Order: sequence, then C-alpha cells, then structure tokens
Amino acid sequence: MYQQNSETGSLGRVVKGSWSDEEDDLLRKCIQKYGEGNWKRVPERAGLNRCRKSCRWRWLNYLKPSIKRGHFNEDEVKFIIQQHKLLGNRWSLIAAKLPGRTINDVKNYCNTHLYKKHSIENIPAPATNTMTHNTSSCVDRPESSATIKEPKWWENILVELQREEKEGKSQNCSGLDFEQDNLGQQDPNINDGMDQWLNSLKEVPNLSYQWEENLLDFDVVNLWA
DNA sequence: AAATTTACCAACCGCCTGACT
DNA sequence: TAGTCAGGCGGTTGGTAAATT
Repeated sequence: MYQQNSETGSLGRVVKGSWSDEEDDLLRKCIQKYGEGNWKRVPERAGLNRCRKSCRWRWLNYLKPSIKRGHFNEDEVKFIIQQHKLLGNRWSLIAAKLPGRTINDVKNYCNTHLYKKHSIENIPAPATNTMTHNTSSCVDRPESSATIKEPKWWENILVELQREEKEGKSQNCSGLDFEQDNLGQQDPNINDGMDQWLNSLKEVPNLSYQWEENLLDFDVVNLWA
C-alpha cells in the first residue's frame, strides 16, 4: 500500500495539477482550525494528497482571505516598476510592500509586462517570460487577454518613468536609483551592498504602509534617519 | 470554420537558509 | 560541528483561452 510521509499527506500518492473546489475547501477548513504554519502536517490534517509546498502555495496565493483580486491599478504598477528597478527580482520584498498582492502576482506581472517592454523601454528584463495580470483560480478565470490588452495604460507608465528618469525628475525613486547605480558601477560587491541595504529596510517598522500613505513619496533617504 | 499562434495564468521544481538536534 | 528538516523564494513549465491567419 501507499506509505505515509510528510510530503504527501494521508497516502503516498501525490496529486498534482489544478486544485478542485473540494480540495480548496479542505485546505481552508484545515487552516481555519489549526492556523497557518506547520505545513508538514497540513496535508495529513486536511486529508489532502498534496505535498506541503503545494498546500502552502495554494493558501498563500489564492485562499488566504487578505489576498486582493483583480487588476493592478496604476499606482501599484508604478510602484512595482520602481521597486523592480531598485530590488531586481526580489519578488517577495516587492510583494510585501503591496498589501494583498502575492509574490506570484507580482512576479508574473513583472515577467510579462516588463519583459515585453524591455526591448523598447530599456528596462532590465526579468528572467522569465510569464505574467500574472490578475489572480484567479484555475477554474474561474475572469480576465481575458483581450481585456488586458485594451488600455495598455501600463505602457504609458513605463514611458513616463523613463522620461522622468532621463530628465532627472523622478523624485520618488531618484534617490533609489542613485543608490543602486552607484553600487552597480563602483562597488564590485554589489550584492553584498544590496543585501545590507535590504536588511536595513526590514528594520523600518512603518515601511509597509508608507506606500499606502503616498506611493510616490517613498524616499529611501528617510529610511536611514 | 478550422488551424495555428500568441498570451496568460496556475502550479510545480529545485535550491537556499535558518532552526533544531 | 554536522546533519536533518521545514519554510521560503525565484525560475520555469504546461494547459488553456483568445487572437490571428
């Protein structure tokens, strides 16, 4: 028979692929009962033949009540672009500053939109070629590509940001660019510098809501104060 | 109308890190 | 100190709907 182990839940056979409504329900009830964490035991507790990572991923990216659905608005896109320029592919850090948005959302969004515009707008291309424009389950898929294509307002944002940068007008992230550019050009240990800097960001208690107060007033210089 | 291509998103994989023993 | 394990992250892939030919 199947052997029980921590990765597979009650049976040794791991289920892969799309999550069914029933599985979602089981996982949701399990988390409600036992709370988040201890993912090793979640498959067993929930009665799911999913690996712990799959359970965790499903909860964090789709089932968690705080997740914000739907399109990224202009402010969010602008913020993502700025942060991506600053932080690179550190999706978790970027997503952490966007309340309700998941790492997967941000990552997919950047990967598609920024990558597509890379050749035109000279924006550093992410490593992959996928995107998440909205968060929807595998069953319910409300946004069509046609819907997404129509406005293309995000392209305008990219153009605007680039223009502002050239003109030296980008107040909100000029400081950030300065830090990064200098590190990149002069400091061979750029990653070490960035890591140090990022660690310091974690120490700032109100960073997470600063962008909510005023996205474009995000100023790294003040973080050091 | 059918076939093909493109675009998008959900999901998985593999690696890294930190905690624990 | 080394080994193990769980959590977390970034990269990548596969399936499907939409658009195009």
